[in-house]
Parts: sequence; C-alpha cells; structure tokens
Amino acid sequence: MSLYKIEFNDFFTSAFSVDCVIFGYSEGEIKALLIQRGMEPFKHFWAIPGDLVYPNEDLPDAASRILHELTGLSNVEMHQSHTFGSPGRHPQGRVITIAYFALIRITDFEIKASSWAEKAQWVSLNEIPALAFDHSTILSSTYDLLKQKLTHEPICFELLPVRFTLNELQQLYEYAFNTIMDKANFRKKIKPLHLAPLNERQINVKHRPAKLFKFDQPAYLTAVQEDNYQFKM
Amino acid sequence: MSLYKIEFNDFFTSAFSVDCVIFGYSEGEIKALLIQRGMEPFKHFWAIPGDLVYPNEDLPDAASRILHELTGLSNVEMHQSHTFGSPGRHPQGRVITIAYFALIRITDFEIKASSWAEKAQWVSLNEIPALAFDHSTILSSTYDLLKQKLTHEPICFELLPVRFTLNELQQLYEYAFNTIMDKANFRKKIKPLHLAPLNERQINVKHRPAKLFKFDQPAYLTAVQEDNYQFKM
DNA sequence: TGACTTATTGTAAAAATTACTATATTTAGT
DNA sequence: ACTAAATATAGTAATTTTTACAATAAGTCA
Repeated sequence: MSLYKIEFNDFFTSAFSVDCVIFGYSEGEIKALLIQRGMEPFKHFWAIPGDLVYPNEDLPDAASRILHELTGLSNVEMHQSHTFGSPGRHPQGRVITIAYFALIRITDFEIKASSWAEKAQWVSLNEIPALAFDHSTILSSTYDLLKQKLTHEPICFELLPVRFTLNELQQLYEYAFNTIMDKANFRKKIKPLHLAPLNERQINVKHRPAKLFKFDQPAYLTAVQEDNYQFKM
Repeated sequence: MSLYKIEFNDFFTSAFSVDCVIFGYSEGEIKALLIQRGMEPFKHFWAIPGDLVYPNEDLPDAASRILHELTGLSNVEMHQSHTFGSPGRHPQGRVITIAYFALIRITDFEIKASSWAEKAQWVSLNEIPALAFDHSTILSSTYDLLKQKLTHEPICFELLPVRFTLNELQQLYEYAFNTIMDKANFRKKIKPLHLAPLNERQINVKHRPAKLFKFDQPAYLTAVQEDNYQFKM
C-alpha cells in the first residue's frame, strides 16, 4: 500500500457493522442484553448484538433490524455511541463498527434469540464474561457514556418501571454512581426531574407503602422548549 | 437486496473516511479550518478536511495523515466526534465518515493547502458557506459537542494563547455560550480551572494592563488523578 | 500631576446544599 | 387493639455557593 498508488476502487473493500448496547435495570442492577454467538468467528462467545450493515441501509435502520433479528426486540429507540475501527478488530476483514445504545424497561419486552444468536439474555454489568471481538471495550465505553448522560438528562426513567417510588429512583442513581445519598436531600435534588405523583402506593410490602410517581413527560418537554430545563445530579 | 440472499463478500464493498473538524479562536470568534476541494465530487466547494481511509489504516492515524496532507498541520491531537453514514451522503458509493475534532491555537500552526486541496483557511463560524457533502451537518453537530465539552472540561485553553488574560478567557466563554457574564463572578467561577498567574502583564494597551495567566496543567493532572476535579461553567 | 480606563478585590443578600432530627404512616406480631 | 418495627416524609439549622453590586487599585495618556 505504501509503494503502489492505491486505486479508488481499492477503498471500497470494507464492511461496517452496528452493535446495539441495550441497558436494562432489574433487581437493583444495571444489565446489558447480550447474545451468544452461534457462528464463527467467536462462535459460542457472548457478544453485544450486532451484525453487518447492508450496503444500502441507513445506520439507524440497520441497528433496529439487527437488534430485532437477534433478540426479538422492536421499537427500541437507539442513539449513537462511539465508532470502533482498529484494522485488526475483526478477523475476517476490515470492519468498522458503530455502537448504538438504548435504555429500556426489561419487563416491557420479551427477549427471544433468533437468527444466528444461540441465546439472548440480560447480564448484570458486574458479571460480564469475556466478550467477542472488542465488545468488552465497546460495552464499557458505552456504559461510561450512559453514566455521563445520567448526570444531566432525565433518561433514568427509561430504565425504571413507568410507576416507581422515589427510593427506587434513588437506588438507580446510587448504583450507577456507586455512592450513597441522603434520602431527604435526594428528594430536593430531583425536583427539576419533572416527577408527577400518582394516587397510588406500593402494595404487598411489610411496612408503610411508598407513594408512586411517574415521569411527567409533557412538563419536561415544555421546559425543554422554553429553555427552562436544568438538572445536574 | 431484499429478495436475494446477500453473500458475505457483498458486504465488503464500502469505504469510509474521516473528516477533521479543527477549531481555532482569533479576533474574538471561533473559526473552523476549511479547505476548498480541487476535485470531484463537489469540486470548488468548501469542505471539512477529510478523505478516504486506507484499508489497513487505523482511524486516528488516518485522521492525522489526511489533515496533514490537505492542510499541512501536524501533531494535532484529535478526538472522535460522531459518525455519519446515510446511504446517499456520497455520490460515488457507500462511504461512512467518522468525524474527528480538535482545538488548536491558530497562531501555533501554519496552514498550507496541498494534495487536492485548492485552498485551506480559517472561516468564522458565523460565515460558513454551503459545504460539500453533509459537511454542514457534521460541522454544526461537532460544534454542539464542543460547546458541551466546554462546560465541564478545561479545553478552553487549547484555543487561547498560552498566556492570556482573564478577560480573554471570559470573552471566549461569552462567545461560545452567547451570554454575558459578570466579571467579578466569572473569576470566582473559574477557580477550579487551575490557572497559574504569571509575573507578566499586557503591553501596548492604553489602560491598566491585565495580568497574564497560563493553564496549570500539572495541577490539573494531579487533581484529575486524585479524583478531585470539579468544574461546571 | 490628574483624568481616565480597566483590573481586581470585597461584601452583603439570596439561594442552594448538606447533615441531621423529628414525625407520620403503615405492616406484623402479640 | 396495642406495640414494635420499618420506612416514608417533613423540617431545620449550619454551611457553602451564587449573585448582584460597590469599592478600590493600578496602570496609561496628556
């Protein structure tokens, strides 16, 4: 490549893929949706759901298609994370991968491995095994991005049930930031998060049941429109 | 593509490029380094310096090489911005582009158009013409990223002269955030930025000269290491 | 020198954060 | 029905940060 002039067409010999980092939250832990690969390379390795993009396919479309094919998930709104392109990252050729990520409510979706995925399941971030390709790097850098976004965007609600207690909200932040917070002060801090109290309470708890809240999306959108949204955890 | 099974090799028909969004600051304005294209497509259009990546080249290496080839710049540390991959964004085939960006001191570098760049020059963000490809989108979304980083990372110093006055620092923030700030309060706010006062003053000004400061990088790095760095503009 | 311009420091009120205390409400057990 | 236990919720006072504004200091230029 260095001695001979490279022709225009020689550039058109690469492929690219998308990898979909899907985060969920249950049992007090953030989890990632992983698949077990049913084909080479890295057969039987766990991996972030991802695959090659068709030559005429737009990237967001590819992300949706591939996530659906491998895990059964549909209607998941993904955002771009980071792009990984080391020449040696894929053993079968030059493959650039664009990582996408999404936060979903685990209970709202049914996971079903299909296509070449042998299994698909939620894995706690504390128990991630060795992953195929450079997927460990992709996962950890995307989790860093998630944590950064958590500090100033109200995306926590995408992980929580629609109706949640303030303690559940606090536990999510405490897990993500690996801190413990004062309960009373936490409640003052989250005021700008646009919470709407419901006329409902916890049931089947053996103590005073907590009030349930939901995310007040209309109020949030209004505040954003009026440039009147400030939140910093 | 939808009716016939696509073969593995059919995926390896794409190219990818990097585009280098270089920001500078002079005369109170943030500027971007643009080139005028000397070849088709979009011949004679202004564009972000960028080109195709060699099949065996790593992305950061490609960014450095291409920036140098087109503008003469060397030793510019770039970071990844965003990836753009619409199927129709390049008229000659499927080309995914990974945007990189950097902040530099304009006066530290000499710009020299070469290779297929007809011209290379700094253009104020207020005077950006229509750009080739989707480069207008790339530039504006990368500028958004810059503004976001400015709020909590000490990257402002990469744009300013090594020695600067506090007023110059304030003017940069006022320009980027399109606000005006109280001078006295600004100085309190920037304390966590690790400024080191110098025993030097402005010269050739027709009023009391301001003291010059520099960025205290050792102090900053120490604070980062000790997890003791907090800054929010 | 003195008028002028800008840099720099100071200060007091307001607001936000923090650490901690007190109280209320419900369930479970006797 | 009462009490103990657990947790939700409210309150408060000290501290820190932010804000708005005033005062002073330090140069230049005629």
